[in-house]
Amino acid sequence: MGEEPRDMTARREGDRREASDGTVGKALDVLDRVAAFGRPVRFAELLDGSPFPKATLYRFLQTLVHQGMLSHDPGTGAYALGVRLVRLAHAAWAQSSLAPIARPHIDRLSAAVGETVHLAQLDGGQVLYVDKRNARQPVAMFSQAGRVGPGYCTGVGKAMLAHLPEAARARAVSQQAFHRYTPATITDPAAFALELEAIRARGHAFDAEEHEPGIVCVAVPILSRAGTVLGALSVTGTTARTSLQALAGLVPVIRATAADIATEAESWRFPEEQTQGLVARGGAGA
Amino acid sequence: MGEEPRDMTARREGDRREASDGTVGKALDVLDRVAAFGRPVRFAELLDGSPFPKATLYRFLQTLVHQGMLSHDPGTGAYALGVRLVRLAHAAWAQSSLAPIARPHIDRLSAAVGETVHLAQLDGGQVLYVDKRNARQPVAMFSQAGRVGPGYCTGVGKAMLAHLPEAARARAVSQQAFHRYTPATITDPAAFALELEAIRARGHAFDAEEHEPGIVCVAVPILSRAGTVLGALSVTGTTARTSLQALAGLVPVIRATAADIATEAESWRFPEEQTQGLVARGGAGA
DNA sequence: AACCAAGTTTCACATAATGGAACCAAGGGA
DNA sequence: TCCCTTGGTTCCATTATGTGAAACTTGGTT
Repeated sequence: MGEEPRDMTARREGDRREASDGTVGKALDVLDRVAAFGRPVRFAELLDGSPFPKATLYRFLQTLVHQGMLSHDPGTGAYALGVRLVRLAHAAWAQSSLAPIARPHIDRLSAAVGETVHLAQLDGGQVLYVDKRNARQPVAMFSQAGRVGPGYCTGVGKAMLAHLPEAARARAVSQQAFHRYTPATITDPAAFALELEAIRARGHAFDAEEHEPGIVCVAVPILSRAGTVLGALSVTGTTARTSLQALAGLVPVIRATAADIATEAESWRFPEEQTQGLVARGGAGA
Repeated sequence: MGEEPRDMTARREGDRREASDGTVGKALDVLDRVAAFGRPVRFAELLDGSPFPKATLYRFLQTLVHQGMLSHDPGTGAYALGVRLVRLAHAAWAQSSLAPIARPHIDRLSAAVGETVHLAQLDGGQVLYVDKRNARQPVAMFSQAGRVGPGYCTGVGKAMLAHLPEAARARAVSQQAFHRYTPATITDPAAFALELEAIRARGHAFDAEEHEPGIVCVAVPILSRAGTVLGALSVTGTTARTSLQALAGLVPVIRATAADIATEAESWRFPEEQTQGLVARGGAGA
């Protein structure tokens, strides 16, 4: 897999919810730290770079292991994420995301366009991919269900940000890292604001190799009737096989799919969910 | 000091490790409760059936929402699992399970046999499915991964239990519910012990419509060189299309796949992981 | 044997969790 | 209209819990 853009984007100030509230927050922070390593990790490694003293960290790890959120190999002394998480995740995926509703629609879309399709939701200014359908020849690229990506240089990210209400958009934009992944990456907030305007006007967003060279995509937001952003849908291709012009031609069918998903999501008990992703963590406001 | 004292609270639990330790444990218990509903749930619903007083539960929910583990819709007042879980889950799936390593092998096996393939691991006596390949339909990550099933009446469950070391097996067996799903379900612990012996002797397990009528499967364990149980692999079919005899013929290829997975898992830094699922929670054990 | 690093346990102390009760909406009868 | 109930949120004195420096144990090295 790629490098670690994750840290750049995820570690933005003003969003640090970790050690803010109580013991639980701290414990979850420890969990995140283990997750960040992406591999089984030993006590000492975890210790430096952690804001907790030895004994405290140790107790947290014990608790988390005992709770099944982490597993601990007595042999090597390594801590890894536990299976309880996988179980919880299944429930989370099934209940708090568009994925289960969208699944058949995405299948159909994927079959129709013959390219990779992504379903994403917004998570604190970042893009969370909740489902993906591969084209016949799978392209090696950065994305999978559960993965997070930057909001400012992906099609789905821009499509969602553009359709956020003023206040939420401002907050989300302020959380962007604006790291230059490729020469085409937009790194200037002012230019980004214009780009969002344009996207909102035309109703869909492009990613012109802004995140990965050779990868382009077109994305449309999934909007509730009230106009709140539920998620976004994108079709991706490589410059070798397709072009932005060709992708633009797919907008009608993608938009139709998005509309179908939105309708179904609303009709079948799905309140306003999405903006909550932001409200939930922002904490700042009223 | 041995391991006698601490387990006063932990030893009894077959599956419920909840409020045993501290604030963190309680908070995670709340998380589980929300997950158990499988749908957005309101405060009052959560309140009854919860061991916590109103104010306490309220504070927990607030904390979890603030941490992004839950989301809260101010409109309907409903709590749902948060996106942070999906993110953590992705990491968990990728690092603490065999799935990523096994994926290409499963693809190949699935293509070869043309039937549904399951990859499972053990989680406290229960079966946790971490990946699945449907003969026709392509990938679906969290949709199926994360499901749990009984250990005593599934092929993968029996295959894994049979190859556990004495102590762990005894503990795991004592955790089985032995509910009669079908006429063929084994509900007698003594008979089950014999069945496990037979499975261990022959190296693979069958599920002869013990869990669902009309569904049969054959499963083999994935064992490390040292003999510890890493997981299990199964091929499933319907009585309408296949038979146990036919499935038995697939054992060599399944076993070869299991061996490949085990080898790769071991060679690429993957210690003894699996037994830990049990050790992690049981605590006891010599 | 003496040393060192990684991991684990102790214990006096202070922070953070607790939960009964008060409080604040909204319906919704009468 | 007013009163009353139900669902949700906030207070605050009490006390359980978490905290972390330091001591200790284990296992490996020189």
